[in-house]
Amino acid sequence: MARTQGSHSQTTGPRIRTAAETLFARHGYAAVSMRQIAGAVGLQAGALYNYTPDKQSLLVDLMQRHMEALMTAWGQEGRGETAMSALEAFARFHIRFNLARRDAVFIAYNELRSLEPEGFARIESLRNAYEGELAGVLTAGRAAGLFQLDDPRVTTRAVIALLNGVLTWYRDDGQLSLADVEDLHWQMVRRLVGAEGER
Amino acid sequence: MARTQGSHSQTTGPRIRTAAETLFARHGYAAVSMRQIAGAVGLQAGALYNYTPDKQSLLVDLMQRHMEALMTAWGQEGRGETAMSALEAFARFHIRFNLARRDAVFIAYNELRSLEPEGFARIESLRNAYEGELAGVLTAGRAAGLFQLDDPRVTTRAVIALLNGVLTWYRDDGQLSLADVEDLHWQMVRRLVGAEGER
DNA sequence: GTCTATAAGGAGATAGAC
DNA sequence: GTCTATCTCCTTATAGAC
Repeated sequence: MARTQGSHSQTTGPRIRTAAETLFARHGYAAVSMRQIAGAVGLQAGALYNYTPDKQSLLVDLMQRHMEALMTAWGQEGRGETAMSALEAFARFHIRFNLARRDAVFIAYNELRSLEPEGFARIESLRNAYEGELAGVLTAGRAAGLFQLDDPRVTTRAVIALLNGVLTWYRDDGQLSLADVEDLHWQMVRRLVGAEGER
Repeated sequence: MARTQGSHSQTTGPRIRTAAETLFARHGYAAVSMRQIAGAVGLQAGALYNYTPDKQSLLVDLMQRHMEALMTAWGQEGRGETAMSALEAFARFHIRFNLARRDAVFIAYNELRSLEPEGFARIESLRNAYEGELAGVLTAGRAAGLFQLDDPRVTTRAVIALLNGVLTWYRDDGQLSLADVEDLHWQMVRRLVGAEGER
């Protein structure tokens, strides 16, 4: 256990990102100073610039990592065979994945306005790709006669808004378990898209 | 038309609020300076303090006015006689009212974290009162056998999240009219709460 | 890689002239 | 009511010692 001081470059980077994520989510990007982030990690502000060229890059980095992790995880999710099972998989996946990373999700939705144009474009295209996954499921389900929905694009956004609602109130120590919340929301999504009888 | 310069106290206050609302919604409370707000109104920063004791009070004032206007407007809305018509009234009212005041809504949802404890408590109780209106409709509808919903509190939040989703993407110059959006969302809400046959 | 020190500028808020 | 000027403090980011 030598070397408890000095270089920690393998762990300092992640620790900075974690601290920044927590602080940005709680207080907002603009309200958090580099000194605060450094303090949370036990550094002086200047040392942060060994890990990020500037504050804005730190934000973009957090958002991009989150969106890419989301896409990757969804890519590895078993989809089932019908649009119905794919929709259930999406609903449950979205709740589970996002509840486990609430700070990142919160930032991804609330700090888009803090991004400069290049970063904004990058993050938005990742989000559109993710929404496109759900849109594909809904369109296929409608074509197969499984869903009765009026407008696939509006419904896509409605489903995501509905599922994201969970993030604003769910508490790990509350009355409802994660499984309860998944079940309740899957039922609501199922009804919302007009998938009545089945399953 | 004398007096184009000098005292404008009857209009300056509202103009400051409007400018602050626009800027807070676009850039976030923490990212907007008093100088920016003053500039948008054509004042120097010091003059703002004739209208607000400090920046925080300006934010609280905006949020409180918005929530009170929301409650008042809903109070004047015709409710209909059944839980079904009350739910439809709520859905359409919520979309219409909030789309007309997107900046205020955006602030009300995203700047809660910027409030100091007293302001937070005041705004949150107003929000709870509003959510309670919808919860009452859902509970009554379930008791009357009109709705098949599993958990009234979860469903309340889900409906509000679903309706709020509109605010993130609707454009006045888009393909869908306000009436289209109201109709689509009312249909989705209707299905979501398990109100199948009727209407 | 991290520190201290510092540059250069912007923040919220106040005082006092007009 | 608004202005100018200013106080005090904090901001991002950099330079150079260790």
